[in-house]
Amino acid sequence: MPKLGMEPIRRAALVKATIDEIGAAGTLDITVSRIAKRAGMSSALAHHYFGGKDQIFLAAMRHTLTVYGAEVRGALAMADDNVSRLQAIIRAGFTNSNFRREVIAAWLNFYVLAQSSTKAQRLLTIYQRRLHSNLVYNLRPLVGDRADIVAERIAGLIDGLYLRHGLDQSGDTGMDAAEHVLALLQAELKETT
Amino acid sequence: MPKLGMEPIRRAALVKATIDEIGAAGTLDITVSRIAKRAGMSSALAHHYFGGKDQIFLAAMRHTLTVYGAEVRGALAMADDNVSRLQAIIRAGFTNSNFRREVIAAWLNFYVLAQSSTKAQRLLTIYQRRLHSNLVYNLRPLVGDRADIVAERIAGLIDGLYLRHGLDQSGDTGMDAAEHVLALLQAELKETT
DNA sequence: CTTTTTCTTGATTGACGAGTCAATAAAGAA
DNA sequence: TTCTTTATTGACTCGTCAATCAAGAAAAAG
Repeated sequence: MPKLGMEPIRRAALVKATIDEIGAAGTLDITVSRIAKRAGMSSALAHHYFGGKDQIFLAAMRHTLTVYGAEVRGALAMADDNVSRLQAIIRAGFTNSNFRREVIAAWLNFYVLAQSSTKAQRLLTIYQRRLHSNLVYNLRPLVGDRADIVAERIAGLIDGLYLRHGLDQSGDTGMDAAEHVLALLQAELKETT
Repeated sequence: MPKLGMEPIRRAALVKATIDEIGAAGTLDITVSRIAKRAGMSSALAHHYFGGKDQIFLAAMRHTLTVYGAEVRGALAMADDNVSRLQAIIRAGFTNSNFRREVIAAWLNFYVLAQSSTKAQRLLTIYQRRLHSNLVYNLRPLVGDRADIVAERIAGLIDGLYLRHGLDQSGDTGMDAAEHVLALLQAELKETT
C-alpha cells in the first residue's frame, strides 16, 4: 500500500531513529538494520532513500546542527543588548531539546566521526565558526581585543560541559550547566572594566 | 626464536600500538590485526596475551590514565602553595606527552567507550574524581564554598579544550590551551577576594 | 638428550552486517 | 485498461573480523 510522497517522511523517521539509536548504544557502531527497524521499515528501504550508512549519519548530524542553529536564532531574536544576546547564545545550547541524553551522545559521536570523515568535519567546523563569530560579534563592544580569546574560552567550556554531561548520571540539568558558562561570562566581563 | 619474558614487552607494544592506531584512525573501529601488525606480531598473539579486543582497549585506557596521573603527581611535587599547585595540576594536562594528536584522539574515544562499557566508565570516573578532589583541595583555602563549583568549571574547560583540539588543525600548542584554563583560574580567584 | 614450558603464527571457523536485486503492490497517467 | 512511477521487502552476496586451534620452534629444566 504505497502512498506517494513517503520520501520526506521516511527520511525524517530515519534521522530521528538514528539519533535515538546512537543515544541508546552510545556509539556509532550501530547497524542500519536496527535504525531501520526503529524507524519501522526494512533496511533495504533505508538504503534506498539514503544510499548508505555514512549518508544516514551525515543527515542525522545535519539535522542536529540545524535544530541547534534554529534554537540560537530564536533566542537571539528576543534579546536586544550585547550582554543578553550573549546569554541567549549560551542558554540556547542547554535547552531541553538540545541537552538530552541521546542528543548529547550524538554530538559526542559526531565529534569522533569528524576525526575520520571530511564531510563530518566540515559540518562541525561550520557550527564552530558560527558560534565563534556570534560570540565575538557581541563580545567586541564589551571586552575589545580580548573578544577572540574569551569566545574561545566560552566555546571550550560549553563543549566540555556537554562532554562531561554525557557520563554524568547525577541529576544535573541543562540549566545548571548553563549557569557555569554564564558565570564565566560574568567573570570575563568584570575582568575588562 | 622465542626469548623468554616476552609478555610484558608484547603487552607494552600492543598498548602503544593501540593508542597510535586509534590516533591514526580517529576511531575505536580498528581491527586487532592492524594493532598487532603495528606492534610487529600476529593477531593471534595479541589475543593470546590479552584475551580479547575489549581488554586491549581497557589496557590502553588504563595506560593513558596512568601516564596522566604520573604527570600530575610529578608536577605537584614541585609546587608548595595552593596557587602554584593548582597551576601545576592544570599544566600537567597539557604537557607534550599528553597533548598529542594520538593521545587526544584516544581520550575522546575513551569517553565514547565509557558510554557503553561499564569498565571503561569506571576508569574514567576515577580520573574525574581524582582531578576534582585535587582541585577542590587546593581551591578550598582560596575560594571557600565555591571550591566545588569552580573545580567543576575548570575541569569542564580542560575537557572542552581537549575536545576542540582534536579537530583543530591550527598550530595551537598545549601551552596555549593551558593559558586559557589558567586565565579562568585567575578570574575565579579574583572573584572571591 | 628428552621433556616441558614459553612463544609464535598460518589457517580456519563462525558470525555479522552493508549493500544489492528481483519481485510485489499500489497509485496515477495515458 | 495498460503502462509507468513510487514504495517496499525478503533473500542473497560478499567481505570483514574476532576468536580459536593445531602445530612448530626455541629455550630451559630434568
